Amino acid sequence: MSRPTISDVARAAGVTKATVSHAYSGHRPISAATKARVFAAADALRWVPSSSARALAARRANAIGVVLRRDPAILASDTFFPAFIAGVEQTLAEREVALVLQVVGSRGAEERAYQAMAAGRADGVVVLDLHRADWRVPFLAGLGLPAVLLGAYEGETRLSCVRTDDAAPVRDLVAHLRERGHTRIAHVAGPLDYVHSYARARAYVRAVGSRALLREGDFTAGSGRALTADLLALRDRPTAILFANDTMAIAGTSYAQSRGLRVPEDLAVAGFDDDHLSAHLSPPLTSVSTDPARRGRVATARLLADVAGDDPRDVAVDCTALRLRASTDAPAPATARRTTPAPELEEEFR
Amino acid sequence: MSRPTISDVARAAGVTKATVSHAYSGHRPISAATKARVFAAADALRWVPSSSARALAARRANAIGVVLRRDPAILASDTFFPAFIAGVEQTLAEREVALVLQVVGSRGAEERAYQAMAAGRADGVVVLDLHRADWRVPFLAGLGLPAVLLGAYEGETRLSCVRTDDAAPVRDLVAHLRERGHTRIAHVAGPLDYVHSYARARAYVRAVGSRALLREGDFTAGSGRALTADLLALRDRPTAILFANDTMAIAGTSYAQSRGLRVPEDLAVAGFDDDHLSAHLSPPLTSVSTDPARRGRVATARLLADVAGDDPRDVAVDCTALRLRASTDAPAPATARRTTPAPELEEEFR
DNA sequence: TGCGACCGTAAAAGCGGTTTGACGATCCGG
DNA sequence: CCGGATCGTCAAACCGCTTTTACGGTCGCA
Repeated sequence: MSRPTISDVARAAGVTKATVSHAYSGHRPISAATKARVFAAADALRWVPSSSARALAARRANAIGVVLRRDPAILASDTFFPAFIAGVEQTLAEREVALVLQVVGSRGAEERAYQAMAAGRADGVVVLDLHRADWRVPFLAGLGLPAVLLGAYEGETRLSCVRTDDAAPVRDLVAHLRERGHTRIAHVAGPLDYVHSYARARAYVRAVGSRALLREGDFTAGSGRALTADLLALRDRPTAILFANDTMAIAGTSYAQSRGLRVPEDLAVAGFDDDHLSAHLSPPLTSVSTDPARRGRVATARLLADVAGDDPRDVAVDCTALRLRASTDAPAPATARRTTPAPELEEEFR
Repeated sequence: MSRPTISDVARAAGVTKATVSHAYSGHRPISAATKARVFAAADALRWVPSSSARALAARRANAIGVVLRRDPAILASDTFFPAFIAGVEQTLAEREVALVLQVVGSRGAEERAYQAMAAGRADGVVVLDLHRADWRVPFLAGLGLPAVLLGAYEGETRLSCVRTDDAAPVRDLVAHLRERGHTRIAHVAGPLDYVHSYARARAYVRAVGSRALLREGDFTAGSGRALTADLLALRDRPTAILFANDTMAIAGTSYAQSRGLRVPEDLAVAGFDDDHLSAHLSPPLTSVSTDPARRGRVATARLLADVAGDDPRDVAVDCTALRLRASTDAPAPATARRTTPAPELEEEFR
């Protein structure tokens, strides 16, 4: 009743295990007649090679890994992750390679997870949520585990890296707002130790120069709301806010509206990442689509090349596109009336 | 330079491999002194047991699988999936079990994926997107692979099943609308061969009886828009529409608004699944949260029990909650003016 | 003091594949 | 017609861990 093994197939075909193996792998020539017998036997027995045995013998798991250190709640509301995974799976599906996913809560668990990957769970990993000076870069190099970094890592590394130009869309967005007469343009960034948050924030600062009005959020709706309240309470409040993701932008919009500001007439708002619902909001939200699926595909292809023995390499993928929508489509207001934050938010900022 | 093995550890500790193994597994008592030496040696060598070797010898992968047959594009915009995975990982994180994910495009690939899971990639699987009379149920049973079904499967099965009451929230929603005076309540369902779509649709039909106005969509924005157009063009058009997910509801709302209807004054709209943005739309969308993360946790716990040798069992999880918001919060309109569909949609329905 | 029970470790046999070295058979050219 | 190259298969050695069997040493108890 238990699964047939390669030996059963070999016996049924009247050959040895080695012949069966070679018939499938092609590592040695096998005569057509023998091959046919082997395949027929395998078919009859419904033999499926054990992937654990194969992984052990061939020293390759036929799987790639992703380990994520995140609060599951954040994962659940993240628009990037599922799209990225979809892309990964797209290029994986063609090969017969699986994706091993591990979500962990602590640094220790993360190290163990990567070690487990290196110890046979996966042939390589793709590294997300890259930090500037990320400890995982030397760590993975030390493990000797092929890895591709997603994001513009700036330090020394012998790992592949899939880079995206986060700066260009930010510059374009600023230009777009300037054309409409905005001069007080604020930016609510993501955590600045993430390379992509940092890149966006830096591009913003360079674009607006001395007029920079920067706040560091954490990508959650709560921080979007709180920082918007903060900005709108300034004496010389911004007339436009660039948020580092759509979640914060939406929360910010809804706060502004609740305080009586019209978007975009009194306040222009733009997000980042182009959540699939953003086009359906009122007003539709200007955003930047970043094609996570495409990056998933590219990163995976690169990783598979690394695993196959290719030398690590940087690849740039040009995947950002401005989605200009109504939330930024109005001339800048002539005078910007200041807004006092809702009482409960005051406290939040003590 | 290559990874140390259990033999290296054994040699360093002056014992045999078996002792090292037992020291960790506890399958045999090992004296404290020996254990200490073993652990010290392992530590010094930075030994991490090979998971492929372990999987082969112990006939257990320490991983569970999910195989999904979906268009990656759908995956990317699905709100259920990431939240569910987050839940799965939550209960997995406590053990050192990994999740193996495989997204496939065809029935054949799906069978191969499940076979690979059974052949050592995973110790069990959780089955999503359950159909009525799903071929995977007998197939998995035949494979002898522990599995838990997510959804109210009605056929014969020796597999565990995590059930949710989809009917109650639909009934409540209908009651809620009736209280506001609605008598023409339509339902845009998901594909009716999915058990959850079917359950929702059936609950709807039972609740409204002979006044049922049912359309079958496919969970995409496109179908939400098209079916809304269809319904609003009826002579006696509905004054309220229940959609089987938020994506369709949002697309439907935006269509209705574009045709000059106010939501909720002229048309009440409710969704399902409670996308994290739904509360931020204008108007905020009434929906039903279904706590996918919780179901992920429960399903995983159940699967791990099955894998450990427990008998398959059904578990009911009560995880739905009505989120009543503005999109349904108005009295039903006295007279419902009929809307003609936008021209391009006419064609779509030939 | 003697014997069985028990404890802790060693030794070895797998788990189900892959890979390599060896070898008989066939083929070829000189 | 013979020697070497090539082809196709076999046999056996792993891969790194788990698990079972065996066994010497202790201990408890009569």
